Amino acid sequence: MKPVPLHERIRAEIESAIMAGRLRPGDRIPKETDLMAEYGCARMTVNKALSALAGAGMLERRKRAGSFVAQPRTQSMVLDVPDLAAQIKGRGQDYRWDLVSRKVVKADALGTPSHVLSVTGVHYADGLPLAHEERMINLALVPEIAEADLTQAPPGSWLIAHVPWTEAENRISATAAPPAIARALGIARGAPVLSLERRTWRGPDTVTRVRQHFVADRYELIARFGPN
Amino acid sequence: MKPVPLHERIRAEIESAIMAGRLRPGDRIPKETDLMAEYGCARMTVNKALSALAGAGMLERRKRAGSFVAQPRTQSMVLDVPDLAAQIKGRGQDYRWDLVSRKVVKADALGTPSHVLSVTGVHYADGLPLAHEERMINLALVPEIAEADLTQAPPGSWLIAHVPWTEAENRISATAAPPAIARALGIARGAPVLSLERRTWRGPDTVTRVRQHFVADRYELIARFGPN
DNA sequence: TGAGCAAATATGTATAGACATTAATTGCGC
DNA sequence: GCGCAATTAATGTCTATACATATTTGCTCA
Repeated sequence: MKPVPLHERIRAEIESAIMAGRLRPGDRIPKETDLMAEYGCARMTVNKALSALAGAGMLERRKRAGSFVAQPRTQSMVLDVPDLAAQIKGRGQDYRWDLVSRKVVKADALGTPSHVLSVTGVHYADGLPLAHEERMINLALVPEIAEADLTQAPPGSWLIAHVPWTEAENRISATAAPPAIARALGIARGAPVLSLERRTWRGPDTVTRVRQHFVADRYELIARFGPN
Repeated sequence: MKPVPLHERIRAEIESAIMAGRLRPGDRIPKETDLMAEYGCARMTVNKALSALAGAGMLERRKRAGSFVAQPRTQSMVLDVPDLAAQIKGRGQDYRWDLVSRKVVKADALGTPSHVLSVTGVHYADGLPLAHEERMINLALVPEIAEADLTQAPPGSWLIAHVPWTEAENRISATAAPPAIARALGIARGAPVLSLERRTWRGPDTVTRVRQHFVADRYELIARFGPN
């Protein structure tokens, strides 16, 4: 068997009481000294369990007042924006990346002259075009990518493994495929595509900006909330 | 001023080193006893900082081996799935809900006979159709909604305020508008729409399941990661 | 009545030490 | 050399205690 640490057991029992609705938002949970007596352990052990729950946003703790089940989670879901190559391979499909163009352009965004690597290509799953990608990469922040071989693997896979970022924004929309992209994906002009535009920053600087257009019926994004 | 706790300071310093790229994925960070000496504190204090980082997925810790900066596996973003009515009003636009149909149907999902409230309607922003919605609500779990007036406010707004859930899944895709929905939204048949299908559960039971179709160029979903 | 202050209380932070667990490393025997 | 067992170095858990800090409660006095 596996010995579950006590603090983990305490955490799990309270968490499941909240999940099952036995404890409702706003409810007060027993104070540390009570739980300490209930489980026959030291206060630090209970504290570790409750701190973890507070850190995960499930409890709100106020000195002198007690610990309460946290209020309305602003319906926020977790969207795993994956590395396409890894995701497709993970599904057991055959993945291929086709580099269409790669060039260095000079950009003068914000008055700071800098070089940008511009990459365009197509992602294939099981031989069928899945997504068209246009990406700009800030060479000032990521000079090493100039050396990377982008004919074999897409820049996203390289970036995810090599470059940290502090902030990211994704805009998800549906659009009618523009002619050039429709042609690259082998679909009708004006057919619906799922568009994902992502920008990532490190501090104040943009690291990369990518626009992906997915063939509508071959891809969906999934966002979840809850145990998993 | 506010005195920042020591464990928090340690956590922040390591976190920012990772964010700034001074520590890269796979790098080993000093062992607890070293940090303990560096900061002149007890090991539990260092441990608390490192445990928090591990809990947040920024470190991976292995006994006997040490603590390492985690490989960014999938980039998880936070998608705020909004209550449409609140979101549109929040943008200063005029919101209107048009109930198209409302009926109780008998469903025998999983062999458990139960009643389901089926609701269809259209969301308008500033007088223009924004989204078509079809929703099923489990009356066994949410009997009170049978009394609610769904001609004035959409069921989503009522549910968000009255019903807790433990788990939710959103599937986001682009589709060509089916004729009936195209007509309701006043767009061309086959025009692209952004489709959002959401199911929410309480424990093992489905609370509600909704399919929303957004007019492509009037709506986008935004998912973020980072300070904000 | 009400304003302000003091006490009580629950959580927050930190320590020093003990023992458990895990896995990399070393070294022994063959 | 090779395989396996013993060692050892790292994190994981837990205790008992101490003092800090925030906030509610209630008391006192104008």
